[in-house]
Amino acid sequence: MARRYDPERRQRIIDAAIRVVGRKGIAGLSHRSAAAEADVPLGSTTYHFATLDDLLVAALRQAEDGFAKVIAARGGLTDPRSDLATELAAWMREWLAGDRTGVELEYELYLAALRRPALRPVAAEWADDVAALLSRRTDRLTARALVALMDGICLQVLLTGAPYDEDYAREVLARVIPPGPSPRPWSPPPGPPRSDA
Amino acid sequence: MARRYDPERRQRIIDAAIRVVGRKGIAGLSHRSAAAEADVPLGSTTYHFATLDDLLVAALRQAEDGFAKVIAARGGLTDPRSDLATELAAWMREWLAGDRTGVELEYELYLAALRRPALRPVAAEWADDVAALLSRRTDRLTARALVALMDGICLQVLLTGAPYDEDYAREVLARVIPPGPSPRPWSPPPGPPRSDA
DNA sequence: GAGCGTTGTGTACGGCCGTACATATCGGTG
DNA sequence: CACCGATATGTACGGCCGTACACAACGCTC
Repeated sequence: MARRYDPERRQRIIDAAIRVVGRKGIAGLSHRSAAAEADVPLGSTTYHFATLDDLLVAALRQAEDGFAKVIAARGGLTDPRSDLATELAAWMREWLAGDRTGVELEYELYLAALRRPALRPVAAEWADDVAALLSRRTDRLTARALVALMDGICLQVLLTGAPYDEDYAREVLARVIPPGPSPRPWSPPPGPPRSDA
Repeated sequence: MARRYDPERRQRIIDAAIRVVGRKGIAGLSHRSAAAEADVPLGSTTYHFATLDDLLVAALRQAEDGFAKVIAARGGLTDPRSDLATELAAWMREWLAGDRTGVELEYELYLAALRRPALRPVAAEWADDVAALLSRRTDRLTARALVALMDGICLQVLLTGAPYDEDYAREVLARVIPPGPSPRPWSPPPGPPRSDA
C-alpha cells in the first residue's frame, strides 16, 4: 500500500537520528537536527515522525537490531562448553573498550525509557531478547539476573568513569550462575509471534 | 525594588530544580523553569548557577544526601543478624512502591552522568557511598556487585514497566553474597577525608 | 560616609524549537 | 485521462531558551 518516492527516505532519517544522538545526545536531537544530518528538508522529518518520541522509538528499535546482529555475528554465546561468566565478562570488555560512543548511544536510548513511556515496550523487548539469548545457556531467572547485573556493571563504568575490571565482572557473574555444567536449560514454548509493528 | 539579601536563595533554587526535574524531567529543566518554580527572577538562577550542569550537580548532590538520610533513618542495614539479601529486596520493594516519581527523579539525575562528565564525580560518590554502607555487612567486592545488581533490577522495573518481583530479587541477591554468617567484613582504612566541595 | 566587591534584578537579543499549513509531486485506480 | 490519497517540501509563527549586560541594593572596610 505504501508507495513512496524515496523508499529509503524514512530509513535515512532514522540513521541520521542515531548519528545525531551519538554525537550530541538525545538532548541534541530535534526534527531539524535530524533533517540536517540526513540532508532532507525539515518537513520530511516531521512528516515521517510526527513527534520526537516516534523518532526515538525507531532509533531504539534499530539500535536493538544492530546489537542483536553483533551478538549473532560473535557466535551468539552458543558454545555450551565455554564458561558463561568468562564469556560474558570478555564480551563486556570488548563492548566497553575504546570508544564510548557506541555503548553510550545504546544506553542513552535504552535509559530514555525511564521518562518516555513510548520507549518502554521497545526497551522491554531488548531486555527480553538478551535474556532469551542467555536462556539457551541457563535458566530464565538466572538469565534475567545476568542481564541486570551486566547492566549495573556497565552503568557503573559509564556513569562514574571507573575502569572496567574484567576479573571482578567474571567473579560476580559466576556467583549468579548456579553450579553445574548446564543447569536447567530452557527453551521458549511455542506461542503467537510477538508483534513487531 | 523590595530587595532583600536572601542567604537561602541558592538553596531554594536547588529545591525548585529538583521539583522541576521530578515533574517534567531533566529535559524540562531550564534557568527559567527553575526560576519560576522557586519564584525568583531569571537573573537569580543564572547568577548562582552559570550553567545548567552546575544546577544539576547541586541537585544530584542534594538528592544523594536525601537518599543517605533515608537509609540512615531506616536503620542503615546495620543489624548483622538479619539476612542481607532479604533486607535489600524488601528495601527495593519499599523504594519502588507506589509513586514512581521519587525513584525516577533520583535515577534520572544519576543516569544523566552518562552524557554529562560534570556529574560523574557526584555519581561516583553516590555509588561509593552505597557500597561503603554495604561494606559493613560484607566484603567490598560483594558490596559493589550488590549495588550493580540492585541498579540493574531497579532499572529493568523502571524501564520496562514490569512489576517488581521481590522473591526473584532476594534469590539473586543471595547468590551474589558469599555463604557464611558474616563473611569477610571490611572496614575502611583511615585516610584523608574525601573532598566534598 | 565613601568606596568597593558581592549579590540580586530587569530587559533585551539572537537562536533553535515544534507545529501548522499551503503547495507540489507522484502512484495507483477507475 | 481524471482523480485522489500518500508522499514530499518550503515557509512562517509563536514560544522557550541561554546569554549578556547595565543597574540597584546591600555588607563590609577604611
